[in-house]
Amino acid sequence: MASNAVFAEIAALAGDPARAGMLHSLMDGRALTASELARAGGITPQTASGHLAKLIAAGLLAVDRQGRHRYHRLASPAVARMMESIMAVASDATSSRRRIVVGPRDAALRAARTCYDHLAGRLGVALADALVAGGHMELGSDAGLLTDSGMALLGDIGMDVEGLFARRTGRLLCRPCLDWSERRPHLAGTIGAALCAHCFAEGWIRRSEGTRAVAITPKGQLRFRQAFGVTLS
Amino acid sequence: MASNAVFAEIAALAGDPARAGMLHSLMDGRALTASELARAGGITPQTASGHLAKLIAAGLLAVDRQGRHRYHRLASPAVARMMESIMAVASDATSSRRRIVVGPRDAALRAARTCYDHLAGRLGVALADALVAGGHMELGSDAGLLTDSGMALLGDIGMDVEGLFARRTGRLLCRPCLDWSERRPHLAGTIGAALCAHCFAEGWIRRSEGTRAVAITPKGQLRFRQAFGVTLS
DNA sequence: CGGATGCTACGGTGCGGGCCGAAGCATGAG
DNA sequence: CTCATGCTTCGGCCCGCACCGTAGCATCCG
Repeated sequence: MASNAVFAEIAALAGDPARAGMLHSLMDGRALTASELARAGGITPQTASGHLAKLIAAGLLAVDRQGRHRYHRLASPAVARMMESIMAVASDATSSRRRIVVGPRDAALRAARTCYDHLAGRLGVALADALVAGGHMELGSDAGLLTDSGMALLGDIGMDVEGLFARRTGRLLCRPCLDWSERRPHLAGTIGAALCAHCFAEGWIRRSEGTRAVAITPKGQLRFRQAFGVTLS
Repeated sequence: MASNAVFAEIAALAGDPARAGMLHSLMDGRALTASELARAGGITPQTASGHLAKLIAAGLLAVDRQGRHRYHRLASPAVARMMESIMAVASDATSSRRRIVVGPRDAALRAARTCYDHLAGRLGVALADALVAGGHMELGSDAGLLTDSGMALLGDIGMDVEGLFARRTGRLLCRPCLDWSERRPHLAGTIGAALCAHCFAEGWIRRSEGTRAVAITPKGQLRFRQAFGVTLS
């Protein structure tokens, strides 16, 4: 069966440490240059170039050329979901084998980070928990449902909830995403992405340079507590 | 970052053609012996033994020993989801590159097959479409919702819908799963799995030997048409 | 128009790992 | 007990590919 070979090819592409590092650094949804990706993978630019060519040929990455730079990004949300699902399995594996060593960089990532287009880490999990605890959302293992009070809450903080629901055929755009650090679900899907974008737009969180970690601003501290009852150190 | 290495290790395990073949043959949720998996991977038993040891050590497979046989199965639904998501990406890749060659075996798989624990292929997609068209279900890109009429319909065909909803905390156990052959969503999640199990229990479908393809029985033809308005050649 | 920068193409090296044959343990059958 | 079956371990072969150094194109700057 030919589909089997293609499957193995895709998985093998993600299975090289250097390429995995590059793909990881693209998980925040931004586009990076080949040099930046080389650093992310811990390899020289010429080696990275070869890897990138393969990833593009396989349809995992898309590229925008601007002048002498080439900005690479994940080709589709499907690729990001694949990465997430592999991370979930990897997380299962490590925790059952041995306690993993966590560095200082990991600490920031565990506190709050972006997961492709939505929020993850303790912040992401805390927000999801708060929404569920307040009766604003129901979250199963495979899907989530925003209640009327949840729609009202998101509207109160300034999100265009109606617009989100009007866009697609299905009414539910809310999906749990298993957090690899907290091992609990956080909020993904279109609503998760919109909430994340809103937090950036309102200045509640800010990207840290060169990492997927995000910092919570003082304003964010205040608003997360007011709106969701969430307090993070 | 250590998590990166673990990620690459998991992906690399899935990225070997022989191992990919073995994992694929386990996607119907059944447990197979080492010899059967060796055939599935197109390798000798001693080579398969090494591969299986790695897959078990990494937490991708679980094993039940019965007498002199060892039955291997996917360790968790998370592994099956990882496989599905890689297949989705692989499907994207091939279709954008070149029309794939389809063999006669593929034809049966495309008509109707199991996808870990639920139905896929034309049958799976047709059922999902029928449920949506009849107003029994709403299906977005990330989640699905069963309507009241949908619950009634499933109850009518003899499923214990109440029991499903009582089991978990979240109320929605309905999830779309992108079909790699039809490139359209079909019904997964707990409800998808229960519907599939019900179809087997009632004798509407039957497993074909040595493949994930399923055959629709004459009784199934009749009932699928009566209950869902679905007719398949 | 040079010179710097970002990226790619090519050639050669070295290591990891997939593969099988042969042999060694278990379990079950006769 | 003896043989057959299912699975694993060991040893050696060899292919594939990740890697880098060098060199060749593009693009922007002064």
